[in-house]
Amino acid sequence: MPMDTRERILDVAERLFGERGFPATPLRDITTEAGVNVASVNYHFGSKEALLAEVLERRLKPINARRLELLDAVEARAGDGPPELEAVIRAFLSPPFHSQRAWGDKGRNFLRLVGRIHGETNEEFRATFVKQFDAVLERFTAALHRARPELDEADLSWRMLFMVGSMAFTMSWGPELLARGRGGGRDPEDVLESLVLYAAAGMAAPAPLGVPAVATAAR
Amino acid sequence: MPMDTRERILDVAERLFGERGFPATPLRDITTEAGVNVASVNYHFGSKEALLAEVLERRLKPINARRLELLDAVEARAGDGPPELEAVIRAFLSPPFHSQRAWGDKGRNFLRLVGRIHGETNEEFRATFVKQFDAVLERFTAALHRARPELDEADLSWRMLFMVGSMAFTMSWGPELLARGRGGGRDPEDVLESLVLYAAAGMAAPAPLGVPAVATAAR
DNA sequence: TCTTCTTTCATACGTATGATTGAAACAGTT
DNA sequence: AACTGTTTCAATCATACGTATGAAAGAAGA
Repeated sequence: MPMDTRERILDVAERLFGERGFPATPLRDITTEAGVNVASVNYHFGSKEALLAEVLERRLKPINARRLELLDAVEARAGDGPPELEAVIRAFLSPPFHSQRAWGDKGRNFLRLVGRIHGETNEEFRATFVKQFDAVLERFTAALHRARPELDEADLSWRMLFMVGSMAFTMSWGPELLARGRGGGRDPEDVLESLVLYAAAGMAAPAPLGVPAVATAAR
Repeated sequence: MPMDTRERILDVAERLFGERGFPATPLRDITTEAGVNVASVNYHFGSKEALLAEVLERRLKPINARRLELLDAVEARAGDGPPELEAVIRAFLSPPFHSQRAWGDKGRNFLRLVGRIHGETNEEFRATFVKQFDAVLERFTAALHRARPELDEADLSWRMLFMVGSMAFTMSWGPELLARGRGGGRDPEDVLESLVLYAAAGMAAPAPLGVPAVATAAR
């Protein structure tokens, strides 16, 4: 089966990067498994890093687009009033879980990769990665701010961080949890549901006492 | 300043592993910066991987010990009744935040390293790493089970994963959030408090509907 | 068929890596 | 001082890596 070389490289790279991590995956392993020549990576992508960027972008772009789309719908539904907290959170969390039959053999590896990518690679690369994300975060932060006006910016930022952390961790360790027999027979849909409930409850938690906005600036 | 060679290697390794990641950090960079010979790593630790293991263990052991200690206290206080949810969570989350002036220059790098570790090492190594953690998770899962008996094992496992994810993410990205001006003037203590509240609320969320224990086994 | 552009390939390059070695320096004991 | 075990060192090894090269094969059009 010849198939498109580019695509095959991307698929294998996605899987191997997800399984072993980016720096720990030699190009040669990718090309061998894809049945193509070593040189083809540099021919088609330019460098190993550029390959990673492409792997990420291929999946991330539609995911983030979908997020914004869902958020649009939620906000439209809310009209002038505050959007529903749980709906906002679901708009953020569900696309990666649904993308590409998320926990199927393919998407699952991508999720692991995304879960990992947050900690990996050098500073500059992360910057590129975060950038795609930044616009999305901005919009969701604003939406959450309307949903929970009593929380200040800083608090919201932290809670977003908590939420993204749960998500990323679930993506990378979820499969392992399932494999170990823990985690019951949950499928992705169930897990997503749990995560949404958990995050929504967390977001709805009362603002921490004694830390009103700028109170700590004195320190 | 001569100082102990072992210790110096450990300190530098902790920082560089945290900054650049494990596979991306050459032994030579560590030894150069520590002002020791390349061979000393293999002499004192045996291998690069063994060095990483030592770096982790050095900090993780006291942290986990402290966790169990705090949990003991919480359970003792509860007597025969269920332990207080928030206290259990605090027992789990606070030690890493307090260890080694966590956000000081030293501890911060270790925390970043922990955040990364799951993406950068091979399967077998992670197993060793997770093992240290397993006993702790076991005990805390049990405690949470008593605190929230209406949640089944699987649900608790997932929520623990969510919580650990928030924690790990906060550790590795928190500093960046602060550096970027987001996140207000919070200090570690405030962040810990936010996280505890968030996690406690998440844990206290109602069990997901339509997913009662074994219900999904039919799939 | 000839020409041109794209893609694939085997192979090589230069370098960086983790590990090893054997000798030297050191420290403690007798 | 002489002996002994430990620690450090410069130098070396074999290998693995990302990337480059230049030739071959393929595809498309005239």
